[in-house]
Amino acid sequence: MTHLTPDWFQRPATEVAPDLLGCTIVRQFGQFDSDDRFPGRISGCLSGRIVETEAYEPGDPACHAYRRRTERNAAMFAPGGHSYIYLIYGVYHCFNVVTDGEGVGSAVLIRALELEPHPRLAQAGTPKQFQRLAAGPGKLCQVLDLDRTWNGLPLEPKSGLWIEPRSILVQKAIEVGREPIVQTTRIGLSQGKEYPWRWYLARSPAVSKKP
DNA sequence: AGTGGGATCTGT
DNA sequence: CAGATCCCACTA
Repeated sequence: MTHLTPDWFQRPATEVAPDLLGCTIVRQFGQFDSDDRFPGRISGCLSGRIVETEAYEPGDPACHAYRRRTERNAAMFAPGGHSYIYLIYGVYHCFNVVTDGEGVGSAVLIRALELEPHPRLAQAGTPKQFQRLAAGPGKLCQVLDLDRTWNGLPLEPKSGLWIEPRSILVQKAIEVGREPIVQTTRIGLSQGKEYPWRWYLARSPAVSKKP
C-alpha cells in the first residue's frame, strides 16, 4: 500500500492542487487494513477519488494564513503532507492538505470525492444520490467523519488518513486528455475571487458546482 | 469583552 | 436567497 509522502506535497499549492485530481483519499475506520471480515459492520477503509480542489497560498487574501499565524491556522504552516481541518459557519468542517515547506502557510482544499462503495454507506439511497454524497467540502467531511480532532496530522497510514497516487490508468487518461481537467475561479469567497485556483475533473458527476 | 463574518448546505 | 450555528480574529 503506497501513499503520497511529504516531499510530494512540498511544492506550491497551485502545483499540488491539479496534481491531486484523480488521487485517492483513504480513511481507515477499523483497526486493521481492509477490515471487511465483518460485512455490515462499520469498519475497514472508506476511500474516494479526488475530483475537485482549490489552492490557497501566501499573498492570497482568501488564504487563512494571509495575515498571521494563529492557533486556528497553525497547521497550515506545518510541512507539506499534513492535514488542516477547520470548522466553518459553525456547522461544517473543511479538509485541506498542507503544501509547501515548513513555515509557509498554504494548503489545498479538497472539495469533492467520488466515493467507493462501503458498508458504512449502505443507506445512501439511489446511485445518483450516492454519487453526490461527497460533492462539496462540508459533505465530504461528514461522510468521512472528519472533524478538528484530525487537524494537524501527518497524512500517512499510521494516522488512519492518507492519500494514494493516481492509478496508472487514471494517470494515462489525464495525460492523453481523455479525462479533461477544468481550471476556474474559486467558490464562496469574498476576497481573492479573481485567482483561477480551482480545478476539477470535467466529467465527474461528484463535482460540487459546474458553470 | 463584544462582535462581525466566514473556503457551506439545505430547503423555500 | 435566508437561516442554521459556532468559533475566532480583530477592535476597543
